Amino acid sequence: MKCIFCNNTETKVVDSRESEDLTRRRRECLICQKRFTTYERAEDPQVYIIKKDNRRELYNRGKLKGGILKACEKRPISLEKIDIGINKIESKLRTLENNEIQSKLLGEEVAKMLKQLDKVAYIRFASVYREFEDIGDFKKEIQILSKRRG
Amino acid sequence: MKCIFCNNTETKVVDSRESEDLTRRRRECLICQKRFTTYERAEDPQVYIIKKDNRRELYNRGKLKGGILKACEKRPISLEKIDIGINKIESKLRTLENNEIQSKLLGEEVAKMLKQLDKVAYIRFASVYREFEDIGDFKKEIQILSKRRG
DNA sequence: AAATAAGACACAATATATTGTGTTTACTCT
DNA sequence: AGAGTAAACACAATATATTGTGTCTTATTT
Repeated sequence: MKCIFCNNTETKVVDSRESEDLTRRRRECLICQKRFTTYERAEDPQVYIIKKDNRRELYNRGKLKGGILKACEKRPISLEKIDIGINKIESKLRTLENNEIQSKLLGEEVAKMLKQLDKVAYIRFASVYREFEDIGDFKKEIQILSKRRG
Repeated sequence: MKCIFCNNTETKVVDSRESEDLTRRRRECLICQKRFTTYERAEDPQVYIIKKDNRRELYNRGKLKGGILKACEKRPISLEKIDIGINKIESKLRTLENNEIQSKLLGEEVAKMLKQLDKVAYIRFASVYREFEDIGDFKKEIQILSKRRG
């Protein structure tokens, strides 16, 4: 693993910790001795996302996570819970027979997941991917949520 | 590392290959015996990208790479070259003093990098991030390129 | 300001990954 | 169709990573 500071190719592991779905390693360059962090994780599901305009784009965890994090900004949701949620979604993606999914359907999956975690994040996310047309849509959605759990 | 198929937590490495900036491992689940691939790579530079509307968003390699790959579609550019290019950009990002950069500047860096790799990809990329206003902009850019190298 | 959570660091005992070599398969560009 | 590239698979000899335990620091949230 190349050192991110001096580009030397030899580094050693000084610590490694494994969690649910990833392994974090702390590495040290054998030359400059600076340290940096690496992550090992399963490769993304090889699935095409079919956009509204029918363009196909490879699924990208980072991109999906970015959108989710935006919806979760300042909300009391741990990164771990979000990662576990994304893992569940990816499990579903891996079972798709034709290796493709409409972005709308993927959005619904994310929304479903967020609904379990945090209502505010859910609403924020839904407002973007469903393209709520006006504030009325928010109100409707909020009412639905309010009825269900106080 | 959790098995992506059966969720079992014990897996073993059956092969591992290291290249420039990442390590690919082939793992096998100790329970279901299915195999899957993992990648280890350095963590993304912790840098905020400042968008046109002044919103800040954490840098995300996957997202950046997605845009670059789109510009490189069907062009004779190896994934390796692209990764090396992104690595160079990330090196610069890691040296930023305030840990933030205007998305426009990041775009310029990418454009500069693509220009070295492939003129067509360069033009495609530039046309998106610079928001070329009409076909005239393309022509201008193409002329600049033509003069330089036949 | 206090509490909590996450990451960084150290160390020691043990288990597991790495790497060369070579073959096969799948895919993409010409 | 052919060339070229990347990934998957196997095996054997060797080197390196893992994991518990505990401490310290930094950032975040109330």
